[in-house]
Amino acid sequence: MRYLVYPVQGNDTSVYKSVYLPMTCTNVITNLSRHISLTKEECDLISSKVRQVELKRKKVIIHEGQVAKDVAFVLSGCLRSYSVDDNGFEHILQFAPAEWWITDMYSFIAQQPAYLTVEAITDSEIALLSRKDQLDLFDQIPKLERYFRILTENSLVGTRQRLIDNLSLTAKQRYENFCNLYPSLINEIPQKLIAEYIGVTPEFLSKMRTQLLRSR
Amino acid sequence: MRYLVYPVQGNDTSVYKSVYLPMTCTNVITNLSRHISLTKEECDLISSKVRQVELKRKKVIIHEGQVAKDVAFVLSGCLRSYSVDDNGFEHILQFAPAEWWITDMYSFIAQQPAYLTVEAITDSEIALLSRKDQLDLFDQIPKLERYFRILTENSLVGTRQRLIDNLSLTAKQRYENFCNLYPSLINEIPQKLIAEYIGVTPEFLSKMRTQLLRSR
DNA sequence: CTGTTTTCTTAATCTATGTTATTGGTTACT
DNA sequence: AGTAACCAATAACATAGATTAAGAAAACAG
Repeated sequence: MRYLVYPVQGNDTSVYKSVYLPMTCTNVITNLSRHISLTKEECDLISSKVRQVELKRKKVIIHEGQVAKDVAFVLSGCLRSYSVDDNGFEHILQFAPAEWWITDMYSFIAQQPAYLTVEAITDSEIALLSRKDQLDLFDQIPKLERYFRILTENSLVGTRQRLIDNLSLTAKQRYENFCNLYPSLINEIPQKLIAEYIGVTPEFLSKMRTQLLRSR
Repeated sequence: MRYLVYPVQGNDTSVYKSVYLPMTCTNVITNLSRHISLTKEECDLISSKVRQVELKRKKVIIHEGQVAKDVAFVLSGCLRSYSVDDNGFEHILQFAPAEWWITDMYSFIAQQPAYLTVEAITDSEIALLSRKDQLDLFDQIPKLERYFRILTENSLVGTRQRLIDNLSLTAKQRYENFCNLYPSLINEIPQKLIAEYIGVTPEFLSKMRTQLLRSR
């Protein structure tokens, strides 16, 4: 399975929760505990640094051109990161359903202006951790650094793999990749956004889908 | 200038040196000194860890599937990193003319099996630094860590920008981008490789080039 | 609940890029 | 030097995917 490049993001175990259902929020600690063992004190310390926030649909948390102060963990709902090209077209780099992390990784790490915008696709609840608090936590809980280091490495590999895929795969294959990586999103977000992610027009995605349906 | 994303790699100052000319090798220390100030002792320490190697054309230094032990600094000649897709087509991720660094960044950092192959395009001279020696140097010369951290961040941004470019630009624009990023390579490496980099067939690149020539 | 906006589908047409094949020119091998 | 292997150019033809347009369905806001 070439596409499970985000092991610590729990995309294999999580089930997308529609915003129309009552939300049962996983919190950051529960997710972290699945990957590293934490004492009660460490959990409390992390909790004290994390700010829980409710986000309305279309609300932006990372703005292009500004430094990304925070990395966000999605408790419920779904966010996306994208860049806008010179013709005004948006290109989606990543989706983040429940239990995924999202930010402009470069901006967050280097504390340089972001190239990306990060925005809620649906009403969502997220947990925010600032770069400063993150670095403080690394000092006090060294094993956390490993967790985030792997997260960053996966982000690097994921981006690189998508570049290679865009150079070598057809639109249909890229759509299948999307379905494997984000199974929970297929029927939950506008197709328009899926088209933006795989790099085709919404019209062409619609055509592909009817072809895929008929061939079954 | 959106494309100068490798500031510490000196691509703006370096001139590609043909392998047919006598080689005047810049060494690693000279390059590092341009970005951070080093004492005599620190220079000697770094020199003691760096192994200078001559590479014949087509010689591979990082093998897909094996852990990338080293990061390479190109003294003369040119290398490339690429991945091979399921149909046997090669896709070039990066070129490294003189004064650029190259490796499978993910494999090198995470010490996991590489997805990429790194190979000499022309007879080259390179300087190799192992991951272990690099980490030792970080302990003894902390400012080196900053230098390599920025290198890694630029690799992240560069890959991401290429992904966005492949989603939003035409082949002609991507060729122009290549020319800006690697001006020294345009007439020095086979066009076939340039085509692989920008993601078109060699035939189509040839067609584009005659169009560009006629339009001037 | 209703009018407005957004999204999805379908179809006709168009275009950028791929494919295949041929030719001639370089470079490498012995 | 001679042959093999590779590389660039060109052209005719093929196709994946874009564009445009229009109507239907869904989602949203007041």
